Amino acid sequence: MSKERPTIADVASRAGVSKGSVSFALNGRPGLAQATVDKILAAADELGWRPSNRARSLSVSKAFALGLVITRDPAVLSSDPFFPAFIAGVESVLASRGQALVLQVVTAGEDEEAGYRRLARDGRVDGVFLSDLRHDDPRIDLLVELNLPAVTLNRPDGSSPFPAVILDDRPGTSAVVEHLLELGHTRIAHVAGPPTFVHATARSTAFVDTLAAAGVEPMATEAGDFTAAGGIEATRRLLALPKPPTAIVYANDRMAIAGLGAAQAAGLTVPDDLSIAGFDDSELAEYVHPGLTTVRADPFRFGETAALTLNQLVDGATDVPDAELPPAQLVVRGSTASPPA
Amino acid sequence: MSKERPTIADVASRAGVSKGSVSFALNGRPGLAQATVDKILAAADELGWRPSNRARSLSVSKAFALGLVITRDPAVLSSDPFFPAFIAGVESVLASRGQALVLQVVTAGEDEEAGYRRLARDGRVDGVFLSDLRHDDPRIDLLVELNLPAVTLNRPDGSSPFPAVILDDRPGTSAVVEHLLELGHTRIAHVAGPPTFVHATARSTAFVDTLAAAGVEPMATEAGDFTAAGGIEATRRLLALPKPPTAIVYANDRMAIAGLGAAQAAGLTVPDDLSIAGFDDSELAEYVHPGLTTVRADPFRFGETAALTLNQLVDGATDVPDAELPPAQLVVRGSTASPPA
DNA sequence: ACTACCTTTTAAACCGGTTTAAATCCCGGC
DNA sequence: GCCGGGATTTAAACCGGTTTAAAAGGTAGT
Repeated sequence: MSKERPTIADVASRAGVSKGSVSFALNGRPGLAQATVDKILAAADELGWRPSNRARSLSVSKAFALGLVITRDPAVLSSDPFFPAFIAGVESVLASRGQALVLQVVTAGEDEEAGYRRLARDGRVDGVFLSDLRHDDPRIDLLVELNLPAVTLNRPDGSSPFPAVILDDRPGTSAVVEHLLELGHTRIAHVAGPPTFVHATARSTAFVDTLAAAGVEPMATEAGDFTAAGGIEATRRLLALPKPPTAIVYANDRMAIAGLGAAQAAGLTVPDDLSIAGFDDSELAEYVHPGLTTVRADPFRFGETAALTLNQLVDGATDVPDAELPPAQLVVRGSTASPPA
Repeated sequence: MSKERPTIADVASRAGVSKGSVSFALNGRPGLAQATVDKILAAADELGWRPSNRARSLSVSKAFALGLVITRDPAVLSSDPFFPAFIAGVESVLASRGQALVLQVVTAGEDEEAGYRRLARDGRVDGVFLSDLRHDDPRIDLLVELNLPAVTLNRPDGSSPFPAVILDDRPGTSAVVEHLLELGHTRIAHVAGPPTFVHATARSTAFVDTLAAAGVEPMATEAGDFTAAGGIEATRRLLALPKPPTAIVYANDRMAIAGLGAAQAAGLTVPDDLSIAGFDDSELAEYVHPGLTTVRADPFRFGETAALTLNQLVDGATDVPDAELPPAQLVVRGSTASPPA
């Protein structure tokens, strides 16, 4: 038995045909007699031949890979509960197609642009996922310039040549606010994510709109930054107000759990003195004390859908429609209750 | 201006030399007159030429990429605070070498082996990082069979043909235990990670050994599974003991934070009634209430070192030495204090 | 002036596929 | 018995680099 893996030429000679025929048979191209196709596939099978990715890459000018660039503040290279499940979802699609996922974790700033440029210049990927979409996201123009297909995770505000995969955060946020209103809260504050992010402002506006629709005076919205440290800061500022809120809605679980800590450190009891809600339903949300009321989406399916959508584009479709996922659901736990009398 | 990117032939004709010479110049091969090299490099520069990865891949049979397979229990696709920083560290090495990182997140079981096989069969990577090393890890034999270079993150117990990158968890764990002993604790319990993992048992044995060295009777070691849910369970069992511990050392922060919640849910005050310590210094550790005493390593540097080590192997070195990183450091916060009188 | 021997450069093969243009087969029709 | 034409099949070019073997150029020795 030879150690080298068989090439298309080996298959061809074993089947008694030319390289070209093997290629045709493999790719299901018409014009070959069925008998010949069978003979070739049998030979390929016996030899255990799989076409070389590298050779195919060169001749068809494709990478057979998709890319994901995750931008993180250098100070907090912490993990977002979203990504592992999202990536697993992406993977579930790529595996069956023989594609790979190329990942870059870059620090915010010029590294980010360099990351995309490198992916494009080196021909590493056939398309990329645009996560953590920002308002007037400069990456959209960048990718157009680089001629790199993409899908945006969320709907960009400007016009975009790329399909969007959308998971609307607003219904979930509204559900949280309505839940608090039903409990009797009227002094509800919000700790938002950085307003540069589309999903952060979506949550913020849903917060404000839902209160407005209920005719309740909106309280302070504090700018957070999705980090635990930012959550603490924002919470302290809110609790220091002359008339502090009786409930705080955070734009993600990290800030909410940190806020929970801050409230407890300030001597408050949650939920008796203060109700707290998050967003994401991260693993810890269920297990902190009290359990965190939050909103659960389905990042696995998000990844799956994003991969399917991006692949349509990569496969040459020109009019790929946006994909919309079912919105996130409210998960009620112990951190929310009626306001103090 | 042409839209197509220049090829080596364009550079060759512009410099008035053959393709071969351009290749030699690019790769700094001896045998070319210095003047010729300069001329070629100048021409390449003017054209903005970069050699095609795909063509190089095919002719030199290398992928110019490294792989990381992260295995996660399908139920908890949660994020480990270790990986983002680890990956960023890896990236810092790969970027300058023009390499890419191929990531797979697979669920535990047969998916895992399939993942490595696919990476190898498709020639996606030149080497892989073996993370979450297990005792008698079957992946070592698998990678030998696949003829895929690797580095193990941690020292395997059996003999391994691969270099190891080691960050000793024992000093950190010992430091935690000693810290608790100094505070006066004598009833110290441990919530371990799954004993299949090398780093989990390293922490467990360090726990037991340090207590033994101090002549203190070791208390129960509960088996956890590194998840928050497991942390809760183990904590409940410990607190239900006839003589419950006054301090619990957890093998990671996720379990510790969940344990903190369980203790508080049981009506205990941390640290007055119970001291709690974690391992990892994840982002939330500082911000839960009380702040979590834990152990901090440097995953960025871990990634960096692992990438450098793996690349030595990939570059053909045969006797790559193991690399040892400075051990993790104790970080004392509010969750530990003297035991109740 | 001729040979010997380096140094420098090049032509061509090669990596392993895909694709195009042309060759070959096979059959019915006249 | 020969021709036309669709169905199959193949040879060869191509993707863009690397590498090897041989050619070309230069210098020195005699």
